[in-house]
Amino acid sequence: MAYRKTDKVAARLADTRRGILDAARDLVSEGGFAAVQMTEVAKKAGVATGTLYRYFSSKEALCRQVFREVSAREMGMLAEIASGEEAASERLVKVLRTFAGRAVRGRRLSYALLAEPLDVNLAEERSFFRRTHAEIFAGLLEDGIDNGEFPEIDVRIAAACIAGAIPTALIGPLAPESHELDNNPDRVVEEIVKFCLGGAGIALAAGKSNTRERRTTA
Amino acid sequence: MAYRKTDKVAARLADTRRGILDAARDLVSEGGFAAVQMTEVAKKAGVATGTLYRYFSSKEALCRQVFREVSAREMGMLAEIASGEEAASERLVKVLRTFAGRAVRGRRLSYALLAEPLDVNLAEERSFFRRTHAEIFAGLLEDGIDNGEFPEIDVRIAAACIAGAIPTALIGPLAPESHELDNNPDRVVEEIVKFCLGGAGIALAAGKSNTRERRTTA
DNA sequence: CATGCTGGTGAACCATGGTTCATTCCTTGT
DNA sequence: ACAAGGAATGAACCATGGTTCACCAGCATG
Repeated sequence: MAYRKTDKVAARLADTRRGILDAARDLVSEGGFAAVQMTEVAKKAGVATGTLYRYFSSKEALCRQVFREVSAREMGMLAEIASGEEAASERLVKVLRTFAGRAVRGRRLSYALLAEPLDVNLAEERSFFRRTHAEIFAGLLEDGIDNGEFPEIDVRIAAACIAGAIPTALIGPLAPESHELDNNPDRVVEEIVKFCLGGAGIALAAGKSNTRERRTTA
Repeated sequence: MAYRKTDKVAARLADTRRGILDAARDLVSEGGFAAVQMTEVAKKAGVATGTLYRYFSSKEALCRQVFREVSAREMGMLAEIASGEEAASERLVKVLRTFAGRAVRGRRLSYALLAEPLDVNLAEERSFFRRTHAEIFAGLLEDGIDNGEFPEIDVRIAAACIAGAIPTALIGPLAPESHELDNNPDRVVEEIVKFCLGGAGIALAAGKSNTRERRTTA
């Protein structure tokens, strides 16, 4: 025996892996998953194409991992807000604002996660992502219904509507011209939030600090 | 000169063209645009692959045409309702119901039109389709606002929300289990319509007869 | 029916882009 | 230093599927 993986090597391997994932993620946020080509990833990561296959069994596996990492961050953020202690309406508004606000600010990446045409393997991953979103919305709605803040509605359907309305209005083909989004993203976000609340039967409830462009951190 | 197209030939050509389009449309409604392969289209239409190129300059051109024909029918239907004489709220409800109802019944085809991952060329076509939808919604909302039926809102954003909410709730990855859609599509449609109206700030106007709802847990 | 065309054919062609693998480069333990 | 691996390489390979093109078939004219 003349070789055993040492810590230093393990670290280097981990670095390379990270580098590959980062390169792929960068490509996604520049040009969507369509721009992820193995040769490009390799070039960007500074390795040979063959090397990619020492770390990921296929392009699909690599893309899945990228999708997961990126979407996990988004979902974690929303889940945290949703699990807070405030009133359901308060949390709901915050979640909607955060979701919409982040989407409008990181449009390219959000587009990739939410709307970009991609093939079935990745669509699966997206499906999970969206479902989780919807579950967060549904949970909040249910909370609000349980304690009488909201009227009774079918939370699953309402949640699906919300999960569809936001991306479409913000980053889909129907999104307002981008210059408007750039000039006054907060107004657009508020308008969308209002729509979603109204749809859920919440009459601009808890009209808290809804006054002026209050921005949720991006 | 020894040849000029005669009527009989012209008719045959038109038939072949139709046959090709029909074959392609059938493939779409079976397996989406992803299932449209030139060899398959040719087989189904009973012609050789080369023949396809005598009628359409490329696969893209063929798919565009199919997309247009199918979507034109849908849009025409909605546009007709929207241009009626009734109150705006009445027309809006009808349009929403028609849109949602048709989508839930012809789910495969609607999915292809509204949500299937497809490449950029066709996405353009879809973009037009969706935009037209949104314009119909926006027009109705505006009508209602102008004559005081509805509150003042940003009709463009609301329209985009509607256009996103319906497909997502019905046929996207967030759609309720299909058995529920199959069992009680009307209930689901009504729930979605309710959401959209609420989002637009319309308090269940012109409510047809939809008193009993039940909350289903996620 | 001969001629001149157009319509039709489908196997070959080609572009794209993911994947492989023989080879080379490094790292480790003796 | 050197042998014995593992790690990295990247050009070749291959699969997919759209497109072409040399050739054949059939219809319209004189």
